[in-house]
Amino acid sequence: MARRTHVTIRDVASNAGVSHQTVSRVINESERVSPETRARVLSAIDELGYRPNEIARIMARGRTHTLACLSPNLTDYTFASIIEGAEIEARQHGYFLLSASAPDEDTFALLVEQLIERRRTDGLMVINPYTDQRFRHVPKDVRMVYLGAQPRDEQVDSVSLDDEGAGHCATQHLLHLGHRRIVSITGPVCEDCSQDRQNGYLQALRQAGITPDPNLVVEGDWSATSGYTAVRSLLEHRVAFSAIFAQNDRMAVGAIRALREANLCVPQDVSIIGFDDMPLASYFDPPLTTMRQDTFRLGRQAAGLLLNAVENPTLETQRLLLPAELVMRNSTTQYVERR
Amino acid sequence: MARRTHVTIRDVASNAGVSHQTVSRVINESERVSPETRARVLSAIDELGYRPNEIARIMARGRTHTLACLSPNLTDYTFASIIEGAEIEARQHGYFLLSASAPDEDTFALLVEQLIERRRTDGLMVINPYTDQRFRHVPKDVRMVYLGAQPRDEQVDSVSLDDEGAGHCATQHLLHLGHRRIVSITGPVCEDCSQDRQNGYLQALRQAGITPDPNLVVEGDWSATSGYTAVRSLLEHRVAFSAIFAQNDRMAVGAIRALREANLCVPQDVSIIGFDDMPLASYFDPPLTTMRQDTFRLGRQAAGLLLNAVENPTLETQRLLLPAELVMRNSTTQYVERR
DNA sequence: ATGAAAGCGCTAACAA
DNA sequence: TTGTTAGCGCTTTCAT
Repeated sequence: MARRTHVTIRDVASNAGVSHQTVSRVINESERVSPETRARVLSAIDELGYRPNEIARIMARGRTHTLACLSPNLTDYTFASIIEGAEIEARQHGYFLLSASAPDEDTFALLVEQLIERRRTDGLMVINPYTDQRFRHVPKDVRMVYLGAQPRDEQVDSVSLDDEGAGHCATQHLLHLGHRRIVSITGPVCEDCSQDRQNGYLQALRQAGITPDPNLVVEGDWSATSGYTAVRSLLEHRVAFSAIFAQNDRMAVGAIRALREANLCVPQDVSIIGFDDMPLASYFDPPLTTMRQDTFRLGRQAAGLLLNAVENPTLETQRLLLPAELVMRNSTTQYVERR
Repeated sequence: MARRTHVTIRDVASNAGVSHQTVSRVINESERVSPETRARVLSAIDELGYRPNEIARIMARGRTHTLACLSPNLTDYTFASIIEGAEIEARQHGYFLLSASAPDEDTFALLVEQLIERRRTDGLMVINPYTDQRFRHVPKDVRMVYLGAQPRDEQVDSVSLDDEGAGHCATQHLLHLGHRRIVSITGPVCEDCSQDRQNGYLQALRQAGITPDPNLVVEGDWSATSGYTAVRSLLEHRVAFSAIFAQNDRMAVGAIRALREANLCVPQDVSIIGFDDMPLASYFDPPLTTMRQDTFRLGRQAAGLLLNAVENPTLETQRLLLPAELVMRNSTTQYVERR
């Protein structure tokens, strides 16, 4: 015998012999209700199996208690763990996180329209805002946070990795091992983080008194295949190098495959350092030396920042920079002069 | 000069000199409005920058156009790609997908209460419903779909992999290569899919006239470490085997490491087949032979089923079974008798 | 083709 | 402490 419509606050009220407003006070844990009334209301709620309609509360309060997170996709480990961190943080504050994949600019614009302009969510998280021109589609008056890139002109919060510092650190690690001709396999140059990591690389070289050789830098697209191709072309052009800094682990793994196919050993012939410390990075052959970034924490921090901004609209925006950590495993080693 | 409150349907109405109801008809693309009025309303909408308040529409219609997806976590590639598939399918039908991580039963129960009982969403997707007792916390009257396991008694839709068939196929592959003593490293036995895959394994052995040896099956927990430990203990107990069926790729990779540490070569000394075809499965050493499952499609199908059920409440429930596909790479080879 | 009235289920402001 | 009265911004039903 399914009820056509749900139990409402008024059903509870008449059952308990009070006004619906008193019921509202009880479910909102207001102080201003006597213990006896509260008890009566509570038992009526129990008896009728009443559950507040959250949509009605949102409507009356004008706040959705929901955050949106727009990411290029939901499957890349980096993104997925950012999202998981954000989701957990949001929920701890009584918010939900609605995450959606926006592979291109048009999808992004559509989602902003539906989620933000139509007021389904209170705030917006944008992962990699400077991939294409997506950042342009966000209206000025929405509270939001950028993840993975620092704002250019916009007045928004942001949380990102210290990519320049990490690129510097990775390169320095290789330099300390005695390497001088270090290849850099970058992400797409259009993405801020690729450029930042590359700048760290260049700076470290210069500090070591090395003039960067443009022949040693190759642009990849984060995929293992692109790392593979990069090394292949280097090898074909007989470019000399003894170490590689790959801007992510997937490209590092692809690079290793290309080296192996050319009968080059890692790390004896070529040292290679990756970036991310993806799951199973230590299970590749050889176990990958890499720059670990704590993406889960990045997601938490970003959600925290946004939550704060949503609840205190007058707050100044801020930029958070998280450090990366060098994880030494077996894909890098001391440089040895070859004949 | 931020407006205190947003532009509403009534602002548009008075600007266009019509009733708010006519505006409603226009934004809902009703036929019953004259072209001239429509044009006037449209230009008023444009002029005032009106955007419908989605929460108000949800409230009035009694439908949220949102689905919830509860998953043990958001980062495992299997889950993440199911979710991505579901999200994309949902959005194509004008729905949003709110995905949340429910690592344990309590969190699950809380989320069901908040998302379903308080009517924030129209339907529920549950990944791995028989992990712990979570399935018990879902009220009878909610439309939902199980992912990754077939319903026991509940009347719900489900989409899952043909785990038994896949387990059978994986084992048969090893049998065809001449292996007779085949180890099975399972997932947690409490999960349905582990048991189904194990049943497929047992059945294949029996069909080949082999009496299954209980010493050859070890329970893992899906982690690489557990695969590693499993093989270590087998080796310590001097259990003889020439092949391994690992119920996921991560455990397979862990197993490979343990074998290598014992100076055993894969596949020359021991063949090994994994399960999932996770990203980079072909970049391990050796490239992994595995049973590929199309989790993205699984997510899409599940969302499609749920959407259908939500919009046609009288529909019969159904169970979908997706096939897995054998991907042959280099971690398995012909059995050769050793001294 | 258009409008008036009622209501979705709740919270907020004000009275008593 | 409790109740009354208005909304929140829409859709739906019923007139006209």
